Amino acid sequence: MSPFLSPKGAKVMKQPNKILIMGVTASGKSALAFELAKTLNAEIISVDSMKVYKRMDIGTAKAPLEKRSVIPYHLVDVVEPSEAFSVDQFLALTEKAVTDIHGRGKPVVAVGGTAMYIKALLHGLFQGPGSDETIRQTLKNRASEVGLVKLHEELTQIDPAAAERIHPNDEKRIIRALEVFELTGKPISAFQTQWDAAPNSDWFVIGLRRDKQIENSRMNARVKRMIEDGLKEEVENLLAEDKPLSKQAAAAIGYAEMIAHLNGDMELDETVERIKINTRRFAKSQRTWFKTFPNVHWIDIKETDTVQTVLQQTLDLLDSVR
RNA sequence: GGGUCGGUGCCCGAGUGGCUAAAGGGGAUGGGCUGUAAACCCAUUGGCGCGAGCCUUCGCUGGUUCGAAUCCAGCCCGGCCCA
Repeated sequence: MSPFLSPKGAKVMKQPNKILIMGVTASGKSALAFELAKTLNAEIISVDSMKVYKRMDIGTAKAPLEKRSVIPYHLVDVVEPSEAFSVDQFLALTEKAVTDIHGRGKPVVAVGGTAMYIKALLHGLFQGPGSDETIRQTLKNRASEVGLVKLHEELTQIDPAAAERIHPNDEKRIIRALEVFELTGKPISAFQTQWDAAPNSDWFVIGLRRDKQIENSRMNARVKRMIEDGLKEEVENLLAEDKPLSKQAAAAIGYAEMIAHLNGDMELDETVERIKINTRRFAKSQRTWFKTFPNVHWIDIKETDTVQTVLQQTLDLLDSVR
């Protein structure tokens, strides 16, 4: 069924060469991506804000080295756990990786569940300044001194449109809006326009979903496995490193809770429970995002499905658009 | 057997005569999200109704009262102490 099995090579050219697989955590997207990449002779780009961190393997459910030696994986293990990482870096690295992979004449299979990265991939990011820690810190200090409401009022003065959109309690967004204004003299709302229209991207988006109960039990099983595989030891090792974990890395699900446990704040049982709960919440917000993405080709995975049958459905989908 | 503290909404927990469908937290659900996003923010959470509102709820049964989750009596269940 796959065009690559077809004797007529011409069809291969019409195959989408940028495929994005998304789904909630533990939905099985990584397994599918691997099989699909093998079948299409593609390379994989991870769309995941935590797999970028080196030595954070178990808790981020990173593909094992064996798989990564079969298929090239991009955007995995690209920064130190002590470093910050954010969407703009993700986008830049991804654009470069796509160019490189296509340069080798291979298709790209992107997989991941970091919704904002997906959004940025499909829509792009506004052309404006990045973050400025000094400004942020100053604004943060001011917020605790004069109150966040005051900052929100200031935002209303300089950028009524943004102030309207941003809730008075939403410190991060208020600060970012003020930061952009300080850096450019222009309101952030003047920049943020590229999400208004439909995405003008050539990604072929495939979404994986299952019955919510089943998704939940898969998450629980995964958390259990992470513990068995030594998540605690992994976190201990990370904490023993010379440089402390960056804010982002330390906030990762599985890590934040385990750090609290190692600090003596929680029993292990409770820690595991917290990880499960936070994983579920994470999935919930992923679903909320996914609902807003247009042009997603959803595959509803049944209990009787296997990686192979899901792969076949994926190939059929790809065929159908040729 | 005696004493004592307690039994509140899915869970924990405050409330100790009317302002109480009942604080707060957790969980769950829905939503938002453009450079920290696995972060962060908002809303809903007894039932019915668009709504004014109606009905049911604070272990059970009965009582006091214009009015009870709140006071009284009996009973059931749990913790602790004494036998």
